Amino acid sequence: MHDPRVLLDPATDAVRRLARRGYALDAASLEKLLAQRNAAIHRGDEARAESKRTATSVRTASPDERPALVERARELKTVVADADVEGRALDAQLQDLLLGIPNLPADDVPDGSSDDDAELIRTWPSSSPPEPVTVDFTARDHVELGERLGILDLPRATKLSGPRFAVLRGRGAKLERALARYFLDVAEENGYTEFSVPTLVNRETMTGTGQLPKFEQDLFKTGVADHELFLIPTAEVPLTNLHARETLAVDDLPLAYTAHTPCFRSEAGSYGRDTRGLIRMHEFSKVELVRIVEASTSRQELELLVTHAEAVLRGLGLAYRVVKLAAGDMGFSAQATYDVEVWLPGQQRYREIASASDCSTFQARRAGIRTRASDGTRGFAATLNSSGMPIGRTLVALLEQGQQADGSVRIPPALVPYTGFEALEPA
RNA sequence: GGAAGCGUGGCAGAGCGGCCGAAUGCACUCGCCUUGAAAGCGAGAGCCCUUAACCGGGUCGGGGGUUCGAAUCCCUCCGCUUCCGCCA
Repeated sequence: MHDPRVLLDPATDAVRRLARRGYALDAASLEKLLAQRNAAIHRGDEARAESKRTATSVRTASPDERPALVERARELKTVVADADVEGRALDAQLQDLLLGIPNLPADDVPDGSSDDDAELIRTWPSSSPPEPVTVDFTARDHVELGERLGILDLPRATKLSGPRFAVLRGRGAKLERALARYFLDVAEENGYTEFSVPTLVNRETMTGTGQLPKFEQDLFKTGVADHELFLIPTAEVPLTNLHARETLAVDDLPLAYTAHTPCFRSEAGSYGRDTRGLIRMHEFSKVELVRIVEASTSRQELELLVTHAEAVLRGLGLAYRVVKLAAGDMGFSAQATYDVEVWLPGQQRYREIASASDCSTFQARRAGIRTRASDGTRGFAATLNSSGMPIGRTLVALLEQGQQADGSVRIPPALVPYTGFEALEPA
């Protein structure tokens, strides 16, 4: 959420910057609303001040003066009440407006609104398409591989829950567990503290990281009686909100947190896209990385964060590239985002596997994650998050990049200590 | 789910409906003292809103009510504790 005064400051250039991501800011109505709200608050405060003075004087007033004072106090009560009601209503309007405004794209973020507009940052290994994984036979995709290997059962998942769910079997299930453990271990080596967190969270928590109020249709929601809870779409939500409404000492920053959780996404509006395989699921498992940092360091922290995401792919020997997303293609809360895209031989193209975002102080303002410097200066933290990898999409890459002509799949050496096997063989 | 109790500043812990933003202790900051430190003495200090700033307002779990006036009385919600039931 934005500070309305900063947003309206001409130096911020908010209208132009928001237009870059396709959001039309009505600065005039915002300014008017803000002024009206402040006027109402001021009016209430003035009346309240007089009311307090009057009430105090009642006690010491002479019996003659007292009735007039009590009468005046009664009048003021309604003035205060009216101003409060108006101020609260206007403030609610202001909050609604502000909660719906996305973060300002950083100036170095490229123009555009699609993934075609992203800026290529680097490719690993440096050749592209990646030489080492360009197979000299017709590459199978992960669905065919997974079924032939007996580790993936999509029809039965559909029977249980519907489309966009997966069942992993045998070494497939074991591979999922191995990947999660490997990711968590790498995260720990990079300084992240592991958490186990709830995957059902309340409305306030979802609002803190920006999923609500605007994107409720993307979330699964539970409701028992009037007890409303949302299933997290990513562990970014609980991890970032751990420090909601807290003040953190700047000396304790940066905080680096990780968690392995299931993630739930309604995928509303993606009908017909990625219907095959494990790419786009209603439920998937992911290790997430979150950093809570001093605000002025957020961009350099993003550079660090994306290398942490890359680290696991390099460790697994999976070819990928990093792109900087265009202004109009970023998530609601981000001011800058790097996507990590892994090479999928089965599709002969790079597909998003991880997304590392710098949310500046945008989420921290919503969630109330404040900082205090040693000299007492107060401010808001910056929050960043990255996948540190999703298990399913990594499995896809592992199968497709690791496949051999005979349909078997090599397990990367780094993962063997976790799996206990070096290859997947057709059943 | 049933019963009882409790929610006050960073922590602990007082608080007759008005003199309470709130005693006291610890912790904290700045002085004095000291070669230095500790102790001692003195002063100060929370957070939020509004404001260019000053002023002003709010804040004793949240919300509502009674009253000229609420930390203090009433209602309600939330959270915590203990006991019972149920349960991974």
